[in-house]
Amino acid sequence: MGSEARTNQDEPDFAELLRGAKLRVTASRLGVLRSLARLSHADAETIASEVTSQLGSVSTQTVYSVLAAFVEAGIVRRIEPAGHPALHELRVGDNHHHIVCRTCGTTTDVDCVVGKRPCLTPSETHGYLLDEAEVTFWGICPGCQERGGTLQSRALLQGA
Amino acid sequence: MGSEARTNQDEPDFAELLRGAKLRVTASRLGVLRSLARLSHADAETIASEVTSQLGSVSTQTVYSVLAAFVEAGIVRRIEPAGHPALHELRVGDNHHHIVCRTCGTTTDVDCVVGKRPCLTPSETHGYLLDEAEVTFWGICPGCQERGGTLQSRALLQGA
DNA sequence: CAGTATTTTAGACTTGTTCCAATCTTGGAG
DNA sequence: CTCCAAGATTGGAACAAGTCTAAAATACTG
Ligand SMILES: [Mn+2]
Ligand SMILES: [Mn+2]
Ligand SMILES: [Zn+2]
Ligand SMILES: [Zn+2]
Repeated sequence: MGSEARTNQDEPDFAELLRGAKLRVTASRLGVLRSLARLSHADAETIASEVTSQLGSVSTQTVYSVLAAFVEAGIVRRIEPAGHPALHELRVGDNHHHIVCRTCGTTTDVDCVVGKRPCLTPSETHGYLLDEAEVTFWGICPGCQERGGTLQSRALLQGA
Repeated sequence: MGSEARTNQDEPDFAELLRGAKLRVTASRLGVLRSLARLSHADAETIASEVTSQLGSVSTQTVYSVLAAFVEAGIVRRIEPAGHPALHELRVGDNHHHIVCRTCGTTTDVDCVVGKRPCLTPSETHGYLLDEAEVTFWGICPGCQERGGTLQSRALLQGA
């Protein structure tokens, strides 16, 4: 033991993931990957502050460019639920779907029964060459249901 | 004939539609409705310029507030395909879906076999109370397929 | 047809994101 | 190791889409 290269048990080998994707290994990139492993469905700003708390600092622009590189390389998935900033996650390649809370925006994964895209085909493609069927379920999350039964909270809902 | 109230054959009675939705009848609102009848899936700016060409002028802000009122009243549907400004359409209440072109953004309706929301339910709701399953199909439209077969166009695709 | 509630408007502002050119870092060649 | 070119990071400006404001204009009610 002692002086051998320490492979941190806690986390998958992100450096290797990067190399595999032909991306240079940098502190910012490892930081973003570590953040994504903790936070599921995170927006750029949240990631930036998480990385900052790990490394001392990152610029927002770096986070944006790192995320763009990751999405391009296929190691991160980006979703853009209507009315929310883009969210990012490490879970790629399984074509899963999402449930988004109308009240608080919390986003939860739902497995896709099919598992590979496009998991659904419309009756009529209108000549399009389809590669993906993106499904977003909208509703109220358990937490918001509790707070949400009363008229009081309906007012709150409207106000916010 | 002659002096009786002229009900324009060409277009449905938008004034009536507005009154039915308890909304005041104004020139801007009629203009937006007329525009939406022509343009399917239009963004605020496109609508603004269409209304301007009809009435001489409208402010962008008016278009935004008119659209917000319409969506709130349920006479207009808004969709927000990832990476595009919000689109608006008159076709409401049938829970239809959309195909969006990855290259040019053209958006086409697809009928929903079920017709009322939520037309789909995930295997596991995670406690959410669901009211809608939004389905967006992504692919390449016929036009872009033509332009798109060659390497030349793959470069173009990457550039734009 | 007057009065009030609602709508329209210009303009400032916010949020999320991209572009830029200068500076720093990484991984590979020597 | 050490050096260097390709690639990554940065602050700052710029951008796109949309929201907020408070004042002026207009639509419906009585
Ligand atoms: Mn997910
Ligand atoms: Mn439609
Ligand atoms: Zn919620
Ligand atoms: Zn197209």
